[in-house]
Amino acid sequence: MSTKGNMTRNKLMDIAERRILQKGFSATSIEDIITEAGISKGGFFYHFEGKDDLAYALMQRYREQDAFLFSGLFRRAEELLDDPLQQMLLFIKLLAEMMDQLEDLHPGCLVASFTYESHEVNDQVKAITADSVMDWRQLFSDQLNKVHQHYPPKLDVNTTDLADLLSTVIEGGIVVSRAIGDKKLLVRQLLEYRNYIRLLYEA
Amino acid sequence: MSTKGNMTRNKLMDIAERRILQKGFSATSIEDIITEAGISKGGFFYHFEGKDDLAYALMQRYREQDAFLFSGLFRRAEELLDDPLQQMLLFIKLLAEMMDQLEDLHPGCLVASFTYESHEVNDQVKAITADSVMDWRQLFSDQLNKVHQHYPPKLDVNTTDLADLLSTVIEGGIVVSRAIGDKKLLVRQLLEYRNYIRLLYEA
DNA sequence: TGGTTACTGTACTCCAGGTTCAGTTTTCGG
DNA sequence: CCGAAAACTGAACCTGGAGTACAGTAACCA
Repeated sequence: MSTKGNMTRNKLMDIAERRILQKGFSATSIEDIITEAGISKGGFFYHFEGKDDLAYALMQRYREQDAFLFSGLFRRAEELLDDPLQQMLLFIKLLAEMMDQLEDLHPGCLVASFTYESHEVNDQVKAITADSVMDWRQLFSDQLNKVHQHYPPKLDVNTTDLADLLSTVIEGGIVVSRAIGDKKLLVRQLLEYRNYIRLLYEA
Repeated sequence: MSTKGNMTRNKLMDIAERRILQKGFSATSIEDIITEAGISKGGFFYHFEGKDDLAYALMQRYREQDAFLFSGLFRRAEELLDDPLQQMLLFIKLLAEMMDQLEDLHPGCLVASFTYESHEVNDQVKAITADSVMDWRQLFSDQLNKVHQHYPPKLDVNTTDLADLLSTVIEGGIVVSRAIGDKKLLVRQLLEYRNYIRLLYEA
């Protein structure tokens, strides 16, 4: 796992991810990446077949990391609390706290990057990007369904839309936060989402 | 205003905007644009000093169009209703209806495009992008402030964050909607935002 | 110690993209 | 209908990036 080759591969992916989030996919050149990594072009093509292959690998890793992160936070919430609504509210709070600890602006989200440059990536990358969003929907709506079964919502809502709203707030919060250079905006938006859930389900 | 030169300029901008929203800024080449416009390269550089100049002109126009659109919807809401809360709710509904009438996926938002490729555009473009978001904040929070004065919110919120949440839901809704190819998602997310406002302020 | 893994370095092709400019056509006011 | 200003054309220039090919080398590890 942590052979020399894997370390270099990960390093290349780290650099690529950061640059893509900053500059976009097509503006990120292989030249850029290998210069920062201190590796030769041949070295790059030893690890990846090309830019498309790199994009796919990045999205795949991103998806796994996200799933790990979110399910970790849910598990933590379940450890601490029994009530599904309180778990959900805590989950959002934990997520907001994580975002709060970033000293810089949120680096961005690969899903958004590839979505806004969808004509530049192949169908496999598009597909896994969509899968990633569907993962979030599944994860969030699973918890919201538990809430839904225990508490009558104040308004007629469905849990899929509510789940998507969290993805929406995260993606939108990143964009707006970066656009006006306000580090804490994303956190505040997450807490607005939390308010909405409270108003919907709390007695 | 509608001299031949202006018509060509607008045509170039229309094509550029559509392509940038689809493929991103740096992936959109001048070659692309002029081919579709049926004009020569020299012709392009007669109208714009370069790509940066084009980006700035696009963002400027976008900002004006947005302001026109949003304030138009607010005026319509004011014509039809007197109560500020009901006006706000109607505004969101009108906005959602507009989005609903798009037969395709939402084309995207230039603010998001330039934000995710901020390293590719100059400081002027970054500045006007931020200004555009601040316009939305101003416009939305003006109305929300009126609501706030008439109705006690159920939870402690500030109108700036609430205003930003609408921008967030729009930007995020576009991303998520496009990522999974669901045309109606953005509309549904806007109605979730509307729900939140209702729960916050309605008796 | 020797084979596999992980590279380096160079050299090359091909093409796309941004930019410039001298010259040509079109438009339109007088 | 003339001439200047506006609106282009077309070709050339240069850079840079994706990808290829491959021979040689160093590091790792069984």
